[in-house]
Amino acid sequence: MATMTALYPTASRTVSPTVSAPSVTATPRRPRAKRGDGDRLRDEILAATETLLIQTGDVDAVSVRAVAEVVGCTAPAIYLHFVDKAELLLEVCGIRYRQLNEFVRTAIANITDPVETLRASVRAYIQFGLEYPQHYRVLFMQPGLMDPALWEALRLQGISGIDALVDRCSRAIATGGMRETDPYLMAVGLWTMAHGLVSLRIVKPRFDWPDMERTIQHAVDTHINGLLRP
Amino acid sequence: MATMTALYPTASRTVSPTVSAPSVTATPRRPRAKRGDGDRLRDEILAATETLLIQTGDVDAVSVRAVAEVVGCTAPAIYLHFVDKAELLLEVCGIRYRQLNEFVRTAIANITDPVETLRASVRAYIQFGLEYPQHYRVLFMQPGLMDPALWEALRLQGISGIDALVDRCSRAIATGGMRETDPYLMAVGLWTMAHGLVSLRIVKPRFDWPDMERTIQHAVDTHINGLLRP
DNA sequence: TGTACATCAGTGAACGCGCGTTCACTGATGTAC
DNA sequence: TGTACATCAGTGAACGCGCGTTCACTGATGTAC
Repeated sequence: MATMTALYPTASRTVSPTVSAPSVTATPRRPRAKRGDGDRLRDEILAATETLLIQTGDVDAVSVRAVAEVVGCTAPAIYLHFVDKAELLLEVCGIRYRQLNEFVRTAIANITDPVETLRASVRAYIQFGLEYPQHYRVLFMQPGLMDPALWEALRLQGISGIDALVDRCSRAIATGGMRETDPYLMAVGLWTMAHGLVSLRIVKPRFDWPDMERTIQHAVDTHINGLLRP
Repeated sequence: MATMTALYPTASRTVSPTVSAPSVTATPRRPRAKRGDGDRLRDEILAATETLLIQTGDVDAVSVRAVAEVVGCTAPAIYLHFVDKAELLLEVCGIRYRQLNEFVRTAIANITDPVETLRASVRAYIQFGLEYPQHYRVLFMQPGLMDPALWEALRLQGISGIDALVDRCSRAIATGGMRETDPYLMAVGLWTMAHGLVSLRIVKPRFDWPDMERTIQHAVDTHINGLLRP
């Protein structure tokens, strides 16, 4: 696997010195939490996992040991706060998923026109994906994670992005200006289009991309144009 | 990692009995190749890697040892034919990449109308991706592999898909019926759209997808409609 | 026609590594008497 | 106000595992004399 990673130097598997161990001789230990502050380490673990995810850009590179090193505790200490590694990663990504939905909601808050709402929400989705590529990757570019347990849990919390998008599509259809009349099919189409741009950009950074703002605009506008009645 | 895999049972890490070891007691050994037949094992290794890639659906699950077991030889024997694991995987995926381009070429062979050529080529790309999801994943959904060495090598061989697509876009623009006049931007838009559908379908199989033929048609037609002058 | 010998196509055992996780423990902290 | 004690928040060492890769070897196969 070392060879595979070396093939294409996206990220180092070792933790950067600035984060892990400023001292050369020994890893600095964080002070033990006070009696009631048991949850403080939990938060620090979540933050460290987040940091590692961003730094390495690869879930597989985030090991329990690496997280522990960043936090400044030992690996077993993590198991005092999470039943296993999967729960830890799920928690980290769930946080970011909620943030994605919130980001889109905020972006369209002041828009009234249904078609423009659609356009803005897709643009916001793409923007968020490109801003947090590592989280986007965990959420939407890897099998397993977020599927299907957490996904369902988030849907029940009423913050599922696709449900909200279907809703927005329905409103756009109601204006009478759209070719397609099935809001679900329309939502899936918009989602896959946005996902294609984000994910391909993330996975092929060395591809000769045109200016990104122009690329996003062309992709989104072309799709929206195609949805509108001629 | 075992826990992570168990979270979402896409594929078993162990080789299915029908392929690996029909006998209960011992792994059957393939007969040693004759003097001049040294390359026979090479082909068998490539085929076995392909098989494992499809069975497990995960490059990381394809270990040198697993390949050896399927072939019926020992792990070190693989190093007689490939310098390392990366070269082996690169070879396997390169074969499939050439096949993808060939598949698209064949699909549009008898079409004369430039816009319909565009439509058909994108549809063929999506179709291929959904038919060989594991290879598509290796080629376009994982960082590192195919980047940038092999990609460049294939481009030089004149079989790069994006180059051909840009060419087809130019022809479509030449008809005078398109809104966009930059063939490269247009090609990237079409590619990302197709990629979005294929990759999201692969990575989220449990999502409540509409009928796939209908989904493909809607996505492709919407995009093409959006490209055409109103 | 027989035999010594180079070579080809592998094998078997082992290397060091990092992984997730478990288990027995420790030492500071707060609390009850 | 002092002290025994339960508990909380961890530690340190070790487990078994699978990985990519290396190295010394072996035994069948073809060839030269």
